[in-house]
Amino acid sequence: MAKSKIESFSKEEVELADIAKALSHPARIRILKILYEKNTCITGCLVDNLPLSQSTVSQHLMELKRVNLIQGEIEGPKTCYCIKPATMNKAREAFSKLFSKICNC
Amino acid sequence: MAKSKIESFSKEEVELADIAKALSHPARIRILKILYEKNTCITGCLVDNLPLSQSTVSQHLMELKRVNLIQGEIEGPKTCYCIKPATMNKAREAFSKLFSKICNC
DNA sequence: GATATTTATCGTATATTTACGATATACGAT
DNA sequence: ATCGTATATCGTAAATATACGATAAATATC
Repeated sequence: MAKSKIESFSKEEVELADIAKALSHPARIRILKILYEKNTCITGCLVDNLPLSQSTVSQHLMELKRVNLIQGEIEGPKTCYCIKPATMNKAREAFSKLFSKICNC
Repeated sequence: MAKSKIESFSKEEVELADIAKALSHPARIRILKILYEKNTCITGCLVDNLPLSQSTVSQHLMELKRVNLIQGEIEGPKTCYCIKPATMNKAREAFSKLFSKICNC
């Protein structure tokens, strides 16, 4: 979208939409679940648990890293990924706030 | 080496990712907020409240309708949209469940 | 019947996403 | 130094998303 248009939405709306985008692929949801269960995980471990190629998994990791839901630490030739609890909590609260605004169930 | 990559994604993961996709644009988040505030709204009213053309707003409405978060009822030449509370509640619970699985904050 | 209004759909252009294989780089081990 | 492992990045192709104007269909109104 044109920049002038995107600016007419609130920062809150744009940021929440961005987090939703990061969650909009089953592979990325699965990655987050695995990282939470295992606490930390190297790329290869994630590749083994996903029906996707190594390069594609790496792309999904980049997308999650882009919105700060995960972080990766280089350990020798490997990269060890884990969830960033602070950002995850922010995301949780943002969705909670959204649903409180659009849902009266 | 090992683990078969044939393993696929669960229905739950695919459906949640799909809802997240529907929420992944600020215009669609704004639409949901407006519909909740106003209870119901015709297309033209939404167009007036968004920095987008009528055809683009209509496309966003179709995306929200696709995942059943809203419904539209034709009233003469107008279409009156409203939130579908049942689906919205499902979505809320699905996100809540996800975050309980990937977040310990 | 003619005209204006409303809105979904068509056509289209551009951007982004998704996927994969190949490659480059970095490191550990031999 | 060489070899194997791990992984990000490059190149690329196909699909999807986003945006708009134009148009068609339906319905009110005159």
